[in-house]
Amino acid sequence: MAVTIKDIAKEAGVSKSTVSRALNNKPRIDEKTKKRILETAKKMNYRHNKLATSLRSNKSMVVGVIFPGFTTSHFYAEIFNGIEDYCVNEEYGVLIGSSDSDTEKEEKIIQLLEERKVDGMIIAPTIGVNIDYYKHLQKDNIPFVFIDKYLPEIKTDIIKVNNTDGAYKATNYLIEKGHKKIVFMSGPEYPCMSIKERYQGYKKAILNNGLEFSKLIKAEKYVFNQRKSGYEAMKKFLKKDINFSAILAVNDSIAIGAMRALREANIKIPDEVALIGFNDDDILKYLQKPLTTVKVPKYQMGFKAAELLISKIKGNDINETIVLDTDLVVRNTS
Amino acid sequence: MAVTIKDIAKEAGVSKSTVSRALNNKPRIDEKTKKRILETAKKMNYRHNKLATSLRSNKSMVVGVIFPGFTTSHFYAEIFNGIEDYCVNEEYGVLIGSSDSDTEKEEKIIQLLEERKVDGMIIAPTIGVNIDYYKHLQKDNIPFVFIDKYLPEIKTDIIKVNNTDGAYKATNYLIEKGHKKIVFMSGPEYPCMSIKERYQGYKKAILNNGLEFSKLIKAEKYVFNQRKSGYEAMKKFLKKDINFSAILAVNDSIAIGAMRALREANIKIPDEVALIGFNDDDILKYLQKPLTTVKVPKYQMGFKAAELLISKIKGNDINETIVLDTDLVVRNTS
DNA sequence: CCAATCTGCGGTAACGTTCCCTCAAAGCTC
DNA sequence: GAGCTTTGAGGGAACGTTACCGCAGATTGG
Repeated sequence: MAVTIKDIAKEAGVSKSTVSRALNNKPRIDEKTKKRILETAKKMNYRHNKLATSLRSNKSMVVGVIFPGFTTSHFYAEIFNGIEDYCVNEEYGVLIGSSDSDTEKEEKIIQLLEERKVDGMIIAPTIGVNIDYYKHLQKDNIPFVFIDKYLPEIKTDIIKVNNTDGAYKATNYLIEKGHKKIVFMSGPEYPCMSIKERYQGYKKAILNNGLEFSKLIKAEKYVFNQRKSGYEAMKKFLKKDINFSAILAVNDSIAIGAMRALREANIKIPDEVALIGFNDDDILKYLQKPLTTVKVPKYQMGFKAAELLISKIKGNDINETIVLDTDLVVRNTS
Repeated sequence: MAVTIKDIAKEAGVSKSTVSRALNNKPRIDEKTKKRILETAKKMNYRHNKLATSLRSNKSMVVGVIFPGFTTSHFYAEIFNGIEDYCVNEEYGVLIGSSDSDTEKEEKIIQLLEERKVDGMIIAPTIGVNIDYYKHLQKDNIPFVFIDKYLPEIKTDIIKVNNTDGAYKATNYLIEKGHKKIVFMSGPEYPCMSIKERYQGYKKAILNNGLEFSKLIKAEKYVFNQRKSGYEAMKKFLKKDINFSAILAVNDSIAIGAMRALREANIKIPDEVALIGFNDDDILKYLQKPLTTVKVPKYQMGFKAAELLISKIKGNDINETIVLDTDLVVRNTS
């Protein structure tokens, strides 16, 4: 059906080997024959079949990406941008799967990617996933990099952000502003390392200043739409009539949800309650009260992860944890 | 290196063919041998190599997706969700590329996907792209489906939304509310069919009611961040001191940008100016003034596109344009 | 000037599957 | 029980590449 190097070879009157040499810019070929071959290839509308190359050379030139999903916020979308930019530049394709933070889906996607022989993976893993899958990947020598989240049991490269420090800075800032009752808001969510770390940073600042770390609004179930869950958790929390003057939310989406609940309860931000988010979603600037937040270098995380992974694919036996810094961005809610 | 069916065959004392039959649930094999083979496969930690299968059977079980990008809004992210859900269920992988609405990038991605022998593609094409690439796909018998956007020159299946009707409904609603000076806001953006259609719907409603279709804020250049461009276009527009009482924005992101500019200019929404967006991004509900908009069934678009594409891959020679309906969602800005 | 190296190219075996053909043995029909 | 179909299995080609080996002829060096 499709035209192959064999067809070109016949047309140009040379052997397959020579055609391959011409197409792949290899040495040991006369410039003139090379030119002639490339021309006939173009004329015959030849398309390289990378499947065959992959099979032979044991390199698919595809990396797999597993994310919880793209819809809850721009967070992973921006990380993905960074990954894609680096990969496309290096001629890698990107095969993607959303886990929806569902361990079974994640396991299924790992298998799908492995069967398609991706050269490596970038993963934001879900806590609770069967770590045997990751151990298998290691045994099968398929490099992978964790991004944003990670599994403590699995030793591999990690690209993350200094969550503890970010939350510490934000909390300290609130304390300096005179707040005594600061609530950490985690919203209904599945467990993950980032949340834990952010909570630790918050707690550290609170304890350093001799304050009480106030009750956090805790997950009762696992929810996709974080804005909605933040909204509902805050509504519930307000009914309890607890005294507080500031909130540090674990991410922007939850903060936006909380903001809506506070607004509907006629609580003035920041006069009555200060609010700080996390991640610095682009949308924050467009809110009526632009949200104070902790900025996370999302694009860079993705870019660096891809860089690291492809370096590993190329044989560099690195094993490191890259921790990127955060910045407190003060806007109008604090 | 990795264990192959040959290894299993040796271990189980059968031939490669028999192993293949066992693994693929094919007939003409004894239940007992099948069971034995499956067990040894599991024991040996066998991983199917789909690359080899693809090469042999000429089916990669991968579909390619080309979108402008994921970051400007949730629009494509939600479409992608629909695509992925359908594809994963049908055992297809999803290879993705962002064009950033850059024709050269789009052409590069088409080639990348074609070389990886995807079985089909779902594309939101960029106007101005060299249509030869698409003609080649057709000549090479690689099915593809346009989604959201399309190229009039290329005859293929299209999944879209009734943009004209949506804009018509929104404009009519504004007219019924008594608005006489309604501005259509397209924001700085590259040309695309959806925008044209939405503008036509707007114009039709205006003309039907004997009004003047007021100047639209026009693109001066091509911009990634639509919120930002909407914001800046509106700031510029306000300086011109033109009389208007309502705006129909071509999408929610631009509307959100415009909203910010109006707010900063102390113009009350909806009292002084009514504002309607398009698409119904989830974020709208969380704005201080939840935005009136035209709801687009994004997830369904993606799901249907995948369904259609895979049906074509399986040999059904369909050629249709599916037009999904929109709904006007009235909130607090109109 | 003869051995050693280099250049340009061809032939063929992989890579891991599936598909097609063959073939013996068993089961069926009348 | 002779002819037919069905079942279970093996052998090898093929998918489109690349890797490796070989081999003339040209070039180099002491």
